[in-house]
Amino acid sequence: ITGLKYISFFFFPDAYSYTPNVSLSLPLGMGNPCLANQYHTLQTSPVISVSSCHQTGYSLQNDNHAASGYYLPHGLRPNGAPALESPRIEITAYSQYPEDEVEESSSEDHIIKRGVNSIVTLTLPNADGYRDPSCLSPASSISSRSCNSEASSYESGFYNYDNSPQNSPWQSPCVSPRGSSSLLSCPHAGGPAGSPHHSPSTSPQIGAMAEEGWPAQPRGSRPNSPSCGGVGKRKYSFNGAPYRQTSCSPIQSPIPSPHGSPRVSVTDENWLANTNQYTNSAIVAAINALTTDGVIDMGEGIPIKTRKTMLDHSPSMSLKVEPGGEELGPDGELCHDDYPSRLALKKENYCGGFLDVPQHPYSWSKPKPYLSNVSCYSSPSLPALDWQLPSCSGPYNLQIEVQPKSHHRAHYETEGSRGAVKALSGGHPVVQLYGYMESEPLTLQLFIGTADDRLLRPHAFYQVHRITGKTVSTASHEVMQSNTKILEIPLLPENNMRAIIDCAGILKLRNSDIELRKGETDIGRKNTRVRLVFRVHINQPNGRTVSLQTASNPIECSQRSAQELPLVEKQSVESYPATGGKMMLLSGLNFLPDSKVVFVEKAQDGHHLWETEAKVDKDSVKSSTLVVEIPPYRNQRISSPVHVNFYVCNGKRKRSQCQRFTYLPPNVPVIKTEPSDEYDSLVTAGLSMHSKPYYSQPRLTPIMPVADPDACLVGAYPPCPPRHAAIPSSSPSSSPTLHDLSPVAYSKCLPSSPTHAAPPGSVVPPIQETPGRPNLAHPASPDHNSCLGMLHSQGSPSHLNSPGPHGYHPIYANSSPSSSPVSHPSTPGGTAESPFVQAYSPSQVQAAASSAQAGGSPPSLLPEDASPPSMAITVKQEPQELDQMYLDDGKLPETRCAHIACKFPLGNYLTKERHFVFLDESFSI
DNA sequence: AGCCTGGAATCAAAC
DNA sequence: GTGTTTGATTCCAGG
Repeated sequence: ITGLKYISFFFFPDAYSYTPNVSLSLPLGMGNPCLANQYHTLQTSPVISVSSCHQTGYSLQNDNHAASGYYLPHGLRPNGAPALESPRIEITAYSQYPEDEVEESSSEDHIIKRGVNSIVTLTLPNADGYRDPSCLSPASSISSRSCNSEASSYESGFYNYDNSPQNSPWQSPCVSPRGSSSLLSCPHAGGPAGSPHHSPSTSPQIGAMAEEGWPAQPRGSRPNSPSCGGVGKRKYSFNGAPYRQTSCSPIQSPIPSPHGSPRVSVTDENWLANTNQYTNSAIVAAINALTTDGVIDMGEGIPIKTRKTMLDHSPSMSLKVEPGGEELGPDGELCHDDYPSRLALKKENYCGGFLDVPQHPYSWSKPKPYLSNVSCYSSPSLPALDWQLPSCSGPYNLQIEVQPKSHHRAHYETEGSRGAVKALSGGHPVVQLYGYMESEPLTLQLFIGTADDRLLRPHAFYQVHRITGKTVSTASHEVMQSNTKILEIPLLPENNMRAIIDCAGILKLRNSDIELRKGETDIGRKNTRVRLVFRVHINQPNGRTVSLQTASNPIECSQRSAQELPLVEKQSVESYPATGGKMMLLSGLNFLPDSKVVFVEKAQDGHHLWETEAKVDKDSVKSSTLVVEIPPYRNQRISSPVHVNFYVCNGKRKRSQCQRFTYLPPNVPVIKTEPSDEYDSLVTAGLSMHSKPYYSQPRLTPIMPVADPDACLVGAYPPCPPRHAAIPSSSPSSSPTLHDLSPVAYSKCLPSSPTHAAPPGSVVPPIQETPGRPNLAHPASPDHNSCLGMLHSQGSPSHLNSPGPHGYHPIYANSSPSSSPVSHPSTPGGTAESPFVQAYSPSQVQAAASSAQAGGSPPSLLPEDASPPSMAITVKQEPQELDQMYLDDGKLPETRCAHIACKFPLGNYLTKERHFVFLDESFSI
């Protein structure tokens, strides 16, 4: 979207979802604090205008009322606007850009035209896999930049939207509405982090792409890495159609130019500096959010990393049988014989679904013949892999019962398998779908996702690897979707819809191969953390499909990193009075006698406000534990909680990700014994606003003072408690962001994934923030793994998730004990994972919350909740009316926030949704 | 024989 | 511009 001055999105909700038409205009780039902060600034300051009639994200929501609101951006709640038939996006090119670079025009025509062009020129076959079979180089990754430049999926999406209404339901609504309150814009704008979205300005234009993009380059004959494509330009091909890179090398220059914004790996050091570069991504993200549907466009567009999933939608999706065939199998592969019959059916369904999708006139990938005969899947398409889906919806709740270990050495293609990902306990990760009472088996999909601060998306440098053998008890088979390999595992009713993931290994692709892909902007260096992403698609009687997704805690896949970097999995104290002095026990890995613990506080702009080295009890240092004395805060007279970070440092570049710590006003009692107490205390602390919100960012038009992010923290109980008796031991990590975060929807589904706190660019140390904090209450909890989640790459703090398209920004809040409301002793299963929290981070809000886990489910305060979970938490529960009352009264003074926080049960209040609602309401005043 | 691993040598990019 | 360090990849070897 290079050079966009205005981007107008018109969403037309599908018939099922009713959404009001909202419009909002927001300047992108520095001008928009939200965007700038969260997404890194754009060089230019384009304005995105979105008129949306929102809608919807992924289908599921359509079925239930609550759902309808699910994808709506906060603030954009349905106001009665009539639903439109189809989405329409309008993009206005920014005049300031050179014409040649401005692909988009203000009018739809242009867009369409462009789309057409890309389509025309980009005739791509389906992506075979992550790399060209004949050439190891990654088969295209679509990267963010591509969105702009090469007929990115985004663009395609726009285009398609206009043309394919039917797809709309899938799209994410998060677009910011034009004209509407600016407040909303932030969140929306922020979005997607999905991958690639960086530069709106990316350079390579579509036109260029058309011309150069798909040259018939001979495939590389071999998988040797980088060389395959020749100098500088590596080709990647989909189905054997390699194309060269356009003038802009995929690896963009780090310079934040509007023209291409490469994803630069971000390290602690450089994160801030690069912040601006990513702003574009915000735009892209926004677009991305809008283009969820993608069925068609994906197929048509150029393989963009962001749109890898595009193939998903495309009829061309191919199921791969295994072993290995990197190539898309011929038709026959679609349904394997060896796959369980039930599964086979499922497969067919999928196929059917694809078939059901009207072919886009321009689609470049044509349905394979064999597909034509299959029909079963009612859903028109499945959500792209980079879409953010909830972990629960209605009665369904997809949870990771047993989290994978925080380290798993991935294997290269040149090596043999390094086995399946294991659980901390020595077993294997376990995933279970709760609330599904049908007798028909389902298919659980697994792919390797990112663990950085941006939105969850398929990881370009890692692929799931199917493990077979006598030690593997779980059936599985591979399917290629776009460039992402997906492992499909049966979820059988007889197994209580529970699957033991002992068949999934992780394959590392050479960085050089991937980075040379056209459009790939991510860099592989130090981008070694991944998450296992699980999805399940449940067909509903009405023909709709509910898609759920949950992601594991981060997994460090680098041999070296795993051996050398200190990892803080748990901390015994989450918050303490500013006086400090208390000893805090850190548990984790790779601690050394000379390890240092550094507390740091950064301002919103990233500069250091305070940094001090804490005293480490060297005598007690062990490889897995470290005792440190909490240093006194620089200001002993703080009136509200102050969030800082600390990290363990084993050397210059060997530092752990940042852990959160909260200094409380001296007079604030520290409660930690009971969950409820902790909760209150935490909440209180969190709610109080501080002058310097950790993660918060200014809003465009703040009506109220920026609340402390913490104030907005949302607690996190699993939104959807397991219907089954079993309580997940692990924290659910669901994708951080949902397509649509309507309060309602959220209330129902709390994201469980660890998230991080701040948006990149935000005050929070760019460094890594620990996603999931260890919950002391649950020592065994795997949560800590989340710490690994941070990636340095991409300029964003590691594991921080970038704000969702809607501006939601998940935050890792886990477990800090103190803060922790998180810790829930009551949680059964010692592995409670993590509480994590998602907060709305539209820019200003910080979030910090911890989540709860739990075992129980929080009481559902929202009326919408069709199925209120039973509350097993020991948090004091207030009348639900209270919740509503506050939300409705439109007043949201900080004090009130604090009050509410104290009153409400963690599970309910400390949820992303809640938080969101608050903001929404308050800002609406 | 092949799969898993753990280690470590070798390369190459960053510093 | 060069030496050092760090991270990525490839090899080896043993279970």
